[in-house]
Order: sequence, then structure tokens, then C-alpha cells
Amino acid sequence: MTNSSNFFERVYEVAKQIPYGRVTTYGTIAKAICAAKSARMVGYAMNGASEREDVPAHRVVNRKGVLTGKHHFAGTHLMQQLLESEGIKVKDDQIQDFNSVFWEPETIST
DNA sequence: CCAATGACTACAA
DNA sequence: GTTGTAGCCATTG
Repeated sequence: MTNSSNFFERVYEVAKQIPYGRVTTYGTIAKAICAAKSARMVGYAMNGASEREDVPAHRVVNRKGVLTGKHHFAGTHLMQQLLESEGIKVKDDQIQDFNSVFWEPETIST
């Protein structure tokens, strides 16, 4: 895969749209890219996105607001630290007041 | 092509 | 509230 698959590109596009101090879920992103059933693929894409500074993968969590993918980051608590650094409260790998920091991306029509 | 994997989600017990 | 099962589908071996 010399080029990033279109699917990954979609995920990256949405992830890059996440504003500062906000977070979103995999399923929500999946819907934004017209692949609501591919929530797992979103996380899979984030795996490669973690290497891209263009893609704030730390702002993407599961539907419960839990930092399920923190283990994929360099540090054990790097993801949590990044979120807290943006004003997001995190307790025991779970985002506090998740509903307030939750952000819904816009659907991509490309 | 088939089997296994996974940063998910939903439902049942 | 917790645990288990199933569906989902792109990537990889």
C-alpha cells in the first residue's frame, strides 16, 4: 500500500477537523465517512494516524469516552496527558463530562 | 481465497 | 453494573 487507502484518508480528514479541547468517538467518525459499520476500522486507521502529527488521534475515544487506545501511544499516559493539556478532564482513562467535550464531525461527501 | 486480528458497538443474560 | 456473545469490515499473513 504505497498510498494511504482512501478509507484511512477519510478518517484522517475527519480527525484533523477535531477542534482543540474537543473529542469524538470512532462510531461517529465512521458515520462521517459513510462507514458507520466500520468503527473498528477507524481505530485501525488511528493506529497509523498516531504517527501523523496532522491527526490528533488522542482526541478520538470510544463511545464511552474511555481512552481505549492509549496503549498505542508512546507513553502510558501520554494520551491522557494530551487531553488534560487541552482542558479535558480524564479520570482512570475515562473522560469526565464527556458529553460537554464531545464534538460531532461533519459528514464528508467527497 | 481463507483465517485471524482489532484504538468498536449493540444487545442479552 | 458486569460479563458474554455476536455483528461489523478493512488489513494482514
